[in-house]
Amino acid sequence: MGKAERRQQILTVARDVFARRGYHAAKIDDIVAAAGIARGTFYLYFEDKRAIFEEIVDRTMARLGMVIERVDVASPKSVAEQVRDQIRRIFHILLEDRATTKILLSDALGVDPAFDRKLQSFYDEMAKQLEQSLRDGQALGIVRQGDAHLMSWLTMGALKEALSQIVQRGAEYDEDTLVEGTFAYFMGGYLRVA
Amino acid sequence: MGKAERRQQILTVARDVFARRGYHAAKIDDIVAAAGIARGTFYLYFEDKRAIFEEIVDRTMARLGMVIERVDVASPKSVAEQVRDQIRRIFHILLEDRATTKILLSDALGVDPAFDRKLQSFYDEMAKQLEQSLRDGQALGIVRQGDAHLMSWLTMGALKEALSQIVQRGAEYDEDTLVEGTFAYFMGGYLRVA
DNA sequence: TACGAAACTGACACGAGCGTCATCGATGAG
DNA sequence: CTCATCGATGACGCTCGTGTCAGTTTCGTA
Repeated sequence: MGKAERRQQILTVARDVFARRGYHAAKIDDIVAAAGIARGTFYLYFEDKRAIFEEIVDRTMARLGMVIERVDVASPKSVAEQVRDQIRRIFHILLEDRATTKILLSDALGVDPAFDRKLQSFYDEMAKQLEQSLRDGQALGIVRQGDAHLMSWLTMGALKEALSQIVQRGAEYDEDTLVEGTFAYFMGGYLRVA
Repeated sequence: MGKAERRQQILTVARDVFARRGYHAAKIDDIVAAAGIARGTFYLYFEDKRAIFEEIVDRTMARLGMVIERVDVASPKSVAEQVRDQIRRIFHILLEDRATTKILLSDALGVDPAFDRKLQSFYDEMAKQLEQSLRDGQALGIVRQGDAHLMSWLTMGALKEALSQIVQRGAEYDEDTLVEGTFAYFMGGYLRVA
């Protein structure tokens, strides 16, 4: 097995171990046992546990970063369609590899202070983009007036929770239902009373 | 100092230590140092680290459980007013003691498998109540049709995230603004496009 | 087939943090 | 003043998981 494949193999089994046990409960021994290699071999490919975990999370953050696009009012696609697509892309990419998503959403917290900051920055970045989009929308009258900052966090939280639930309890949820349900929620909330 | 006060004192400083460092990074030595007691004394009052942590989280879960009420259609208060009050109560009780809220929302995950299940059950219980309220509302036409299960998780996620953000970065957010913003979000979403 | 390089191995030494317990000191009853 | 009780102490032993490294195997090349 070439160096690259071995490295990739370790990454893959480590991802599964982290997803199953969580960061702190996952031992290097669990990873090497699952990979069928000796303890020492692991350290030929990765600095330490923290390093391999970070690489796994980084990859997903990068992939996720790729699919986030600002809404473009000048686009031929309607704003609604763009928002719907955005939701679809996010769900799609995160449900593709559920193990890593589970790690990102529930194990990456509390690893260590530096990692917490990194994660926070990542979400901040997303929230900032969303907030700006909301402000743009407000200026154009296509987004309800109100605290855009709060709205962006509420939105992110809603998405994170839905994903967490699906991923944490291997629930099968049809992706289209999910996208439509979430879109409707963002569109119109749910209360119909004065 | 009497036994009860000592116990309470240890609980209080432990709460602060857990909130500052997170569960795994918090060492018994940090707690006893902060409390100004010897290592052995800690074990006179608590079984172990896990036990004191659990007690802290249990208390908050109990307090939170107290303020959750089913919406009553027959009540003289309007449904909207009841929902608004519910949101207000939740924010109020959780922003009263931010250290514990931070623990509940971000440190209680990944402590150990049993604890994760407990936390999950707690949120499940809340989500189930909310979901039932939504279904009742749908039957009465005061809640938009759609996947009530999904809606309940999206709603819980939105609340959790808003609280997380405030609590994690000691941000000062006016409680009324928060309640109104969140209520408006649940009422009407934010998009105003076809 | 022989040899050097590269990959792999796992026993080991080490440190961190935990829970214990023999002992200490303060308090108050007799 | 004496002794018993009880909370408090902190050094100690132990466990667990980590990262290392001297030695072994495999691989590619001549």
